[in-house]
Amino acid sequence: MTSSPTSRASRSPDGARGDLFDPQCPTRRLLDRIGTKWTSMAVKVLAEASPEEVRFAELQRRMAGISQKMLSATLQGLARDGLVGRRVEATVPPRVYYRLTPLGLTLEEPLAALREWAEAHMAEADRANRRSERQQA
Amino acid sequence: MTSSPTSRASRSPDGARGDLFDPQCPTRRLLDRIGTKWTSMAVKVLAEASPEEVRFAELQRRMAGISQKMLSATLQGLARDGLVGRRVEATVPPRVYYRLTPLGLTLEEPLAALREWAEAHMAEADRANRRSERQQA
DNA sequence: CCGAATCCATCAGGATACTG
DNA sequence: CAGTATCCTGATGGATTCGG
Repeated sequence: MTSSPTSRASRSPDGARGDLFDPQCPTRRLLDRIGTKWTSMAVKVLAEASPEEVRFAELQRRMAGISQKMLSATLQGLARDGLVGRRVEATVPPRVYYRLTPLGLTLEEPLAALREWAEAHMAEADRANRRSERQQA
Repeated sequence: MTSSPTSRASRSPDGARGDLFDPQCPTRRLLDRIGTKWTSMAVKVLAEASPEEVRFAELQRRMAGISQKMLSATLQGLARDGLVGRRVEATVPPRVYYRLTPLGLTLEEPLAALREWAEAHMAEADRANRRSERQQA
């Protein structure tokens, strides 16, 4: 989502205008994460399993359509942010278990609120959309 | 965010596998919208002004860093979804006023919850991030 | 089994210039 | 004033293949 933290921002002909759209805004950065295609789904699936751990392959099954690459990347991102924990069983073949951290669990709440809104109101947004399509045809 | 409704999805050598990652999921579509760079900021600014209307130029001032193109696109998207209303004063030069619809206002609530989470917890996520960076350096 | 690496198509979104 | 049009870039993320 173009997080690009170091966009070139403040660059106008007359020099330092001061950094535009504050590069620190926590909401912006959060949206950059959960807006990423699979992140919020991963949080949801892990939250549903919580406090159980879930293995990589099992996650992939529960998130229909995700590739290994994206599942891996998504989980790494969440792990880096301290939202999920990883546990590796050094057997062969190895088994890797994931679960939400306490921090990750707290995110589930506002995320669930968003899902509820979506389920309650997106149909209406879609109707508005179709109305727009028709009357500009 | 790759909404791409008609991605080529279900295409495996053996034909119809059935559409992958359900194309209907309302939460997915909502995230595709609010994940877009300026949408949630626009909702916030309009919500703060509500029930007052806000003009285009004023919105641009309150959303530091946004270009005319993106402001226009963002507002159009929100208008299409029925989340904001447009009122044109046919003077010259023309004046266009925007405001959240009742539907748009209901979205502010879960969005505010998300912002609160971000302000409360993103610092912790960032700390986790820096830890990760250091220990793999 | 889990994931890293490579390759590649698509697209969000910024800069700039032009209109009614 | 409030857009629209055009051009261009980097990032997202899918497919596929290789490795431990």
